[in-house]
Amino acid sequence: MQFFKTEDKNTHKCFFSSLTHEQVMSLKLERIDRTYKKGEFIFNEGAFPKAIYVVYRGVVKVHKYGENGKEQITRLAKAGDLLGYRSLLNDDTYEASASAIEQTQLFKIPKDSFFELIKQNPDFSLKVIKLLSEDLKQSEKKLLDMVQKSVREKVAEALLLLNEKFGVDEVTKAINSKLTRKEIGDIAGVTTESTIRTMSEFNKENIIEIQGKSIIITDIEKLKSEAENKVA
Amino acid sequence: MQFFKTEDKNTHKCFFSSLTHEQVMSLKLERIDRTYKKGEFIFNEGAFPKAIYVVYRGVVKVHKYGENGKEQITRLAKAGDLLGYRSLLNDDTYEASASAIEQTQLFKIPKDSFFELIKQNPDFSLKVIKLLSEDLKQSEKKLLDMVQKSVREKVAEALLLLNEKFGVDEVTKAINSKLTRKEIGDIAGVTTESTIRTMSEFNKENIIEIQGKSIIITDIEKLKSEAENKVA
DNA sequence: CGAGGAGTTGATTCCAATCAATTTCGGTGG
DNA sequence: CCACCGAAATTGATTGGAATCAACTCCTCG
Repeated sequence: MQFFKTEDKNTHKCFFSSLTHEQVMSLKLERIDRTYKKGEFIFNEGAFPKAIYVVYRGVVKVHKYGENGKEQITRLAKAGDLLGYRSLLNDDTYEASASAIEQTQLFKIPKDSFFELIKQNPDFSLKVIKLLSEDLKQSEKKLLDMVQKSVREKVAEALLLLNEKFGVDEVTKAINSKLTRKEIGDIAGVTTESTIRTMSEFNKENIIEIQGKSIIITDIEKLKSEAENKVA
Repeated sequence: MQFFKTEDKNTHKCFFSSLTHEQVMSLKLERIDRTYKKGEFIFNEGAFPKAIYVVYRGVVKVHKYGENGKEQITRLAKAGDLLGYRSLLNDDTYEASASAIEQTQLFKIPKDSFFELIKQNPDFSLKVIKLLSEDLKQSEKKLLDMVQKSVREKVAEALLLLNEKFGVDEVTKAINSKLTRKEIGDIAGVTTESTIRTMSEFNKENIIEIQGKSIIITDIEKLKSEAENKVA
């Protein structure tokens, strides 16, 4: 039943695993062969969703600009993750934009075919429900974090997220991401300067190691405890 | 099909309206006759959910304490709203606690009867999906607000929320809530003192009118524009 | 090799939290 | 009914953390 592979060991089992072969066929799954280049937009805030996307390869950021012009990254989607389904389910326009952080390939599932499936397959419905629930949980957790945590804690959180989403290089142990400092700050909800300052603190304290663009987490336990305003 | 009434005109159409009579019967809906008093807990963070609740009368706050001890109110549920379904759907323990803000009556729907319904009734599933989607949207919006908005904007948001959730007194036009300043601050994600200061600013600027505990929004348009960091 | 973007570091500002001191209010018992 | 107590509300003073502003270096790539 596996119709796409993920290279990432952390990926949860395939979202579509409950489907029968016919159902998968009925999906009219459309593979987007054009790869999105770094920076390219997949959809734009305000647009009307016509399909959902499944990330096949690469990493996508979902982001939004506040009225003050500051960008906030609300989510990172990696191989196996769904994209843009919230707005589609809600019959809303997109609340945020999605763009490729690195070279990305996607599948597209047309709206009607998605809804059809929900109506016909209770197990699939339940999966969608669980997915939404999980996202809601994450979002509410992040809400708390943003309000209550200090810059130091937020940056630690962000680094842990990168570690999870991008994984590390087998050899160098560096996080497999080429995010800029600004983008890391946009995830953490913090300015670029504060992000840099905090990261260089972590560097000095031997929690991470910075070599140019590459970031190596040398003491993940300490980083985790930094992320949870422990008095330590 | 209506098995509970809400007095609030703003309430959306009943969540269970897609059900047939038999399905409603199958719900084993259990009315909790004991009314929860102001301050009483309905469920506690960390507990294992066994049912979902439907607010029949009153207002409930869902809230959580950060590691620093500061409280954050993540949601207000009024008549017609569902409570505690996210954790139940996810098979998680509660992430937050719920307690009555004013005298509250509830219905209880047992876990298995809820899941049964999802499996058997595609329309109902779709409703749950929409509900989750809407909550997710709200949560993501609130996330942005919290990170990017100033105290003034956050307090304005909070007041608008109160207005929506509690409604106003027909005669006096005061918001029908007896929340303390601290609680308003906990909604806004702001200290009590800042909340008071901001509200008294709004008072001076004739955006709201404060008479002891009661708050009257005199210029809702202005308040709305305050909530959206307009340069105005 | 030049230009511009990314990264870094230091100085300054400012918003909101914290700390502190009163005042007001609502309930309760004498 | 009134005095009193504790909680809530209010106001002022101070502090502190992070944003902002500014200057500079270092890459990277055309």
